[in-house]
Amino acid sequence: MATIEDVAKAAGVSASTVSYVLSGKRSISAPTRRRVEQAIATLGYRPHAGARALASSRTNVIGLMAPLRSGVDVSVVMQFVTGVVTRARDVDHDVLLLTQDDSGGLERVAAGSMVDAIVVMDVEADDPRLPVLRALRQPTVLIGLPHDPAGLSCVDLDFEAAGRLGAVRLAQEGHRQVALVGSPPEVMDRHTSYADRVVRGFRQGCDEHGVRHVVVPCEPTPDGARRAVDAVLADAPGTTGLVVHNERALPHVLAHLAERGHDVPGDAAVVAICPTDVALAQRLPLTSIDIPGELIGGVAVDMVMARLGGDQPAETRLIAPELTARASTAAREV
Amino acid sequence: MATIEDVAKAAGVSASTVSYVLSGKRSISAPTRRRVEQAIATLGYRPHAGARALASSRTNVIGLMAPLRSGVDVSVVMQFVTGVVTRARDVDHDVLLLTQDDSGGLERVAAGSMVDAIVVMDVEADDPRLPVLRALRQPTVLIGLPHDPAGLSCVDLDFEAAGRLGAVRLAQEGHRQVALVGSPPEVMDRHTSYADRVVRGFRQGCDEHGVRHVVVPCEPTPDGARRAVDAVLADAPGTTGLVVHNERALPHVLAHLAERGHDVPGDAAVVAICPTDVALAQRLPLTSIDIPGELIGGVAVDMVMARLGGDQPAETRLIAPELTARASTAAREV
DNA sequence: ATGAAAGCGCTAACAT
DNA sequence: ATGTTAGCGCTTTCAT
Repeated sequence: MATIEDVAKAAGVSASTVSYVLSGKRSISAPTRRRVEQAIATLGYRPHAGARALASSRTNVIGLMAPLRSGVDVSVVMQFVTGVVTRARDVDHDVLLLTQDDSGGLERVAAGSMVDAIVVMDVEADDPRLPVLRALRQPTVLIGLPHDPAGLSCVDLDFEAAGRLGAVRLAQEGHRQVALVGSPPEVMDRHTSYADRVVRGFRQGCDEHGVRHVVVPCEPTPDGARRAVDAVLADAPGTTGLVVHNERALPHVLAHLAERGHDVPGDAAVVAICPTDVALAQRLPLTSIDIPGELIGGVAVDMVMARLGGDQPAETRLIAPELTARASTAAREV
Repeated sequence: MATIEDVAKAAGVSASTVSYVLSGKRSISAPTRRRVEQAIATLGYRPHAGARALASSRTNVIGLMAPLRSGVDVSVVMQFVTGVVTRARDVDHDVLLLTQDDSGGLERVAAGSMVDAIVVMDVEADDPRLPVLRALRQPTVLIGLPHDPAGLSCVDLDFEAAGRLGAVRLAQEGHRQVALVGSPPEVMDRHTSYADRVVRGFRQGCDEHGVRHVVVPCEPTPDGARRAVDAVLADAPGTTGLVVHNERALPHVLAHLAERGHDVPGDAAVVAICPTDVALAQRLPLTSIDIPGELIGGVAVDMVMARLGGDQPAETRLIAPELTARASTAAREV
């Protein structure tokens, strides 16, 4: 492998000049720059990442903790991951992937100076990783919103507003009894940030509009969906509207409604909180509130880079939800 | 951050002794080892990854190029990724995530010495990355099987055998006219390694058993599945058995069969080639040939690590497919 | 506008 | 069994 010294020699300059050509941190005369670039090209020179990190304390790598816990939909996770990786490349960074949800991994990559910054997904209300993250010298962004985000930057869809929006929409369309078919029980039990927030927003929206409601968690399986739908119909027989926040259960919920003879949207309106492509891949195109994973992943990178640059304070950004009406809802005749 | 020098001082030894305690590359007396470990613990010392990489030419990072592109089922991809990351951690490595459309990514991380080894997923028959990979000094393992794997190690499910196995099973159960509902058209068109091989094996299996057959690609949408099923039933009305190799289309294929009044397995038997959890998450548990993604990902890491150690030659490993009979097939009455 | 030189923190000969 | 020392390949003062 060619080193910076080889390049310098070939271009008839010093190593530091090559370094400055590469970094742009000082002005270089046009002819010099040209010779250096020429030399770099012909030698196929690439700076050694480790040497660079050692000398500059910058790795140009972002750590991404994407735990693949049970109950979370991997395809949704991947949209966030894609957003992070894509935006990271835009700002000349690579991504180191951590999938274990232990704080050991965080400390290893952070204290070992493997990464410049860290993005953490799948945050819980009282996430045990928070104290660890607060202690790191690398800036951190959470995708999600814990109880106490003090000192940490956060970004996410405003899931509370999304839950409320779903409820309010159903209320406005004339439904008086609705249900939230939510995340799998284990996700709820962990108090995964987004699950908690959707429930809270949904309840508030219903209460504000005097709409009766029930909330049921839902296993992402055919049987789980059957049980959830049956539970709703048993506990609250007058239910005519559903907010479903569970990508994998969605097809089964729809299938079971059909099986029980409930027409959508005639007998039961459905508002899905899910990525748009999921809403469009169902048996009928669903009215939905998009989860813009790629966007959010990209914003997470922007935020973390901003904090890397200056000494910006931590900040929380919640993306406003947007509802797109499709074939699974319709104004109710009175 | 504490350095190795700090630790050495605290333990009353030289830096190299600390290094050797950490690496185990020479024997250390029990008392010395204890003092060093004590110092490491109290100082919270972590070796600087860059410094280590610079001095040792080892990063303890594996590069993983994973597809985040259209047509591939991300949940299947994630199983492979999980296998890679999990096994990598077992052998004390981290994973740097590269995406397919990051064309220069391989050269960047390889020439920049960011990774010790590379695992590449979603390989095409004539993958344009092959020449690049052959030129790298880091060992590489492909998950998939290109036309000409010369010089590169490969590991994958034996998809050709899987395609054949599906066909043969249907033949043995008495079907005389069968169909393969395959990968999405764009995956076929790219000649993605696994798609090609399934088709080839399926055809061979049918031919060997004198079974008539058709092959249709299938968009992973409700409409796509409808079109695929309709095409099969139009072109080959006597079709009674289906091999489906398309995770996302699977539920829609089953739904459309039901809609057209075809009972499974009575009127149409279905053998799915997909991860077992996908086969079990359908409306009825499917007879399936498992795609053991985690296993294969782990094996990929083992292979690449083996090549890192010694100077093993490149090798190709194909995992034999196994069919598990469930509710979607049944011996045919004659 | 460019060069010289001092590290960055570690590993691995080479000593003893 | 342990210490000494020469780099690994960069970045970045400090000079000029």
